[in-house]
Amino acid sequence: MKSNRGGTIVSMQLSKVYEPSEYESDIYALWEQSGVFAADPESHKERFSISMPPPNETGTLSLGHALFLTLQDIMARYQRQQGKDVLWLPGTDHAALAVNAIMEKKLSNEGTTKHHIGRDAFLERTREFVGESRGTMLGQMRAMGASCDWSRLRYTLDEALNRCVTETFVKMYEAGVIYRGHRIVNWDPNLETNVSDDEVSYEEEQGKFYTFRYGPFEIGTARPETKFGDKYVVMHPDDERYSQYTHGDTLSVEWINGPIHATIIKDAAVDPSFGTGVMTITPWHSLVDFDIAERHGLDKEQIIDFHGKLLPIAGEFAGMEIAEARPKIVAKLKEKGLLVSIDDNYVHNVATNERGKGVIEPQVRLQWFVDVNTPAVEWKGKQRSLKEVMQLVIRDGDIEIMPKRFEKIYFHWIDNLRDWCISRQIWWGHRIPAWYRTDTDGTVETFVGLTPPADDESQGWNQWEQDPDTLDTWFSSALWTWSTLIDQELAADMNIPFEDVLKQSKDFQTYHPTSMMETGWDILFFWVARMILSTTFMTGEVPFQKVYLHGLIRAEDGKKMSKSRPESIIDPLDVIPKYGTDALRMALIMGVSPGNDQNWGWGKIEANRNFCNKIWNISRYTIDRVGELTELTKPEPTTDAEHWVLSNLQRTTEVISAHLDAYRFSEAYDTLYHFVWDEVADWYIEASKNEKGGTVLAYVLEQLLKLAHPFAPFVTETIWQVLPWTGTTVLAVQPWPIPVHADKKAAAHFEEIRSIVTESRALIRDLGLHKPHLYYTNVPFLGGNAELIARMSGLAGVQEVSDGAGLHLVTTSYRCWLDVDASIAEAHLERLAVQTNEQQQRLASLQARLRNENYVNHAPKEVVNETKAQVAETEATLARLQAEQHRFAEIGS
RNA sequence: GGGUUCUUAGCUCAGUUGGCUAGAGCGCAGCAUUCACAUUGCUGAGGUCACAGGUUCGAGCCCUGUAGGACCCACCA
Repeated sequence: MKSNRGGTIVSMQLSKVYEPSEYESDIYALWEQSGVFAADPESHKERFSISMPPPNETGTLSLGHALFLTLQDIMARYQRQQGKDVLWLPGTDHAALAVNAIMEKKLSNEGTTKHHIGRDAFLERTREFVGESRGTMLGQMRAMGASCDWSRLRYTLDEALNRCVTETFVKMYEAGVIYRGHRIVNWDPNLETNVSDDEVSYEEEQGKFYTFRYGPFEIGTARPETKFGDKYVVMHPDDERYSQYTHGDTLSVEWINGPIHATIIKDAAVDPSFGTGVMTITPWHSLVDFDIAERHGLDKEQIIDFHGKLLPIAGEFAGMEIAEARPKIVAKLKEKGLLVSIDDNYVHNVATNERGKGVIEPQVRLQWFVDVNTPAVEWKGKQRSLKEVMQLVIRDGDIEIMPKRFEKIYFHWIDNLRDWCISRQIWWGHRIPAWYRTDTDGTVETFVGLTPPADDESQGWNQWEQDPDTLDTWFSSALWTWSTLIDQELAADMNIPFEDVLKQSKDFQTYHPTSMMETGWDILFFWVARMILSTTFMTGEVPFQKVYLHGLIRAEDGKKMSKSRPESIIDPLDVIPKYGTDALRMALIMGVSPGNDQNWGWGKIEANRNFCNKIWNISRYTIDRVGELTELTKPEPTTDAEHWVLSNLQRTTEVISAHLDAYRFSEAYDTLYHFVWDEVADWYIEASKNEKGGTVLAYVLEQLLKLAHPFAPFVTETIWQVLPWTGTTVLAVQPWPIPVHADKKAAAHFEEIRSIVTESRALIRDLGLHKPHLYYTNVPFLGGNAELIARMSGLAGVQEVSDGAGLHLVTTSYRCWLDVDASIAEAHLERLAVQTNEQQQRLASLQARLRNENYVNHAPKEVVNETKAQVAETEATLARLQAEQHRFAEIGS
């Protein structure tokens, strides 16, 4: 029994099957206690830093979280093993809108509302709720094996982060990048807040399209209830059908509630080919209409209130909900003879809020915006707009997005980017640092600053009031990479200017810009783009050097996992106890390429559980073999198998490293999997059973554990803790394997042995042989491996003789044969004929390639030489096949 | 309307800058049985890489087009 590192007790009597749940929590505790995940800014190592995308504190972690934790953990562990100082900074997000929606629902279930209980009580309850969620979620991150630095855990509502938010708002305001104005926003009447353009999703719906008579015109609409105030008729300036009308003409038309004084507007935004080419506009409730109204300085009038009810302008319909009012309005227009037609098959897009699923009603509101078009930022020596900076950092290569194709998508999004509406009418979040007061003459004064303005005591009636709104949750997340790195104590001292806080924050100076941002492509715009926007503005640095985007995990049937189909949702916490975290981690990266979605599959989970068990049993075998080995010295390979495995270990290490360096996780893992299973377990371990000693065996296991550690940290560390020679060390910080010398010739001999064994097995099976002998002539290296070959192939024996006859192997150039009787001749000849045919076809195609002068002249020399070697090899195989056919043709006849 | 992406074995998917006889997992067929592991081993079957052109000595990979699927952005009153 070896025990006790960090409380971990492990038995030498390892169970036959790896039981992850027996070890995982102890192993994680060992890591935490040993402090191996803590970054050290004082060290002189190369840095690797990565900010964890903070999960929303809304409850529990999903498979999507499991995926990003796995990918980031692989990077962090690999870089740590490369000897770098790694900072993986964890955190959580207050998720303003999402949490707010949950809380309002809770209150509603209790029969109350936030307005009833008041702002303070609401915030108190919310804090309680997210506190519980956070505890659960941090535990789940540990369960996934996340090797993050818990001493630097951050939260978007931390004091220091709050300061960053306020500082950013104020600096942007002072630079003229943030402004307050009346603009069309996406208003959600359910949640009673506006949301940004990105949070709106459109769903197709079949509806009615109405055409009404409006004076001399016919106008179309899907929303008659917005049309009460329509007094502008808009048409394209080049539309010849309406050339008799001039911009600014007025006319009187009969409309829903009586005559309207209408004005002609000519604007190119109108599509002459749609409908009649004429429309009336509702600037208060449509973005396009609003833009037209702005261009021509037209009046804007609100028709629908913020609860979704019609205002007094609707006359007899005032106070009605839209759904109720619409048919009544249409009926009235029909009665007045103004209804021309109704198209029942009109498909239009209905805007809904992704969070609350409420139908969005565009409204004009006085809100705060981030201006993305005004050149207000100094970037690389020039005044730029935020939009330009966002484009430049990618174009200049300051930030690389993987996979590359997302750069195009990113540019496309930026091209369409409008000002970002950042104020929200909810209570949970960062309150906007703006205060207002109304002067005696009725003008409103605005104050924006880090601290509240002082009230003028002499005017008790005239006090400052803070803006009741909070900021879009992405406004604070956008600061994540650096707001998490500033010194918490310095930031608490408001006397220290913010620039100095940044300058004096060791972590910020050491780890920013971060090396990597790993996240899902679905928040490229919400988050990644906003981080670039805010971080370049505030720090003059990019937030990260690389962006790796992973895909979504869908249900087994390829559809989205969705709350409406609870059975489709897989909870990582259901998977882990049964299959182990390592199996889950590897299933999530196996056969997956960046940016592509993947389907959940229980098959992959099982395959990877089995893989963990394979590693486990290789270890059991090795431990059993080496006994109480207390020190592992440099391995000195003696047998062909040892040279072979060490040379393959070296090759595998190089390939895995190259893949991981290029963030090709799936390929790296695939390489590891096949080395461990197909090479170590199936060949080297088998070969070792014929050997004594075990230094190389122990060495190979040790290196294998290091290579597998980033992928399967728990099982590898568990084994490491059991190994008799590893002392009190922790695998998580062991250096990546370094090459050892292996003899190429000896390794090649073992390759020959593999050929001989494989062919013998196939022959025995195909020809129904029963424990034949293998004889050979003049193959020095076979002698030492005779027993091994016999055992692995199921042979009666392997012996050297001076000469003899039998069934000759054809995959090896060495002369060896099985003793057989004449009865198999026919079957053997048939088999040979098939093989000969294959080889002839191959030879023909290779020769044709070499006859092509263009190929020989144009292709790289190595490629041509390779072809020549293949020809020689194929010819040799063919010669053996033919000789064998000759011999057996005689026996057969 | 603009854009991205996918189509490779029965299923789910890899395939790095164009270059060995295109791979994996699962599934399938047959054989093996307690010697690290049945969460096992061995042997094998199975693919005109959606289709049609083009570039190239050479195309699953590059270009053009076609068909079908998925998604993103914009959004027409």
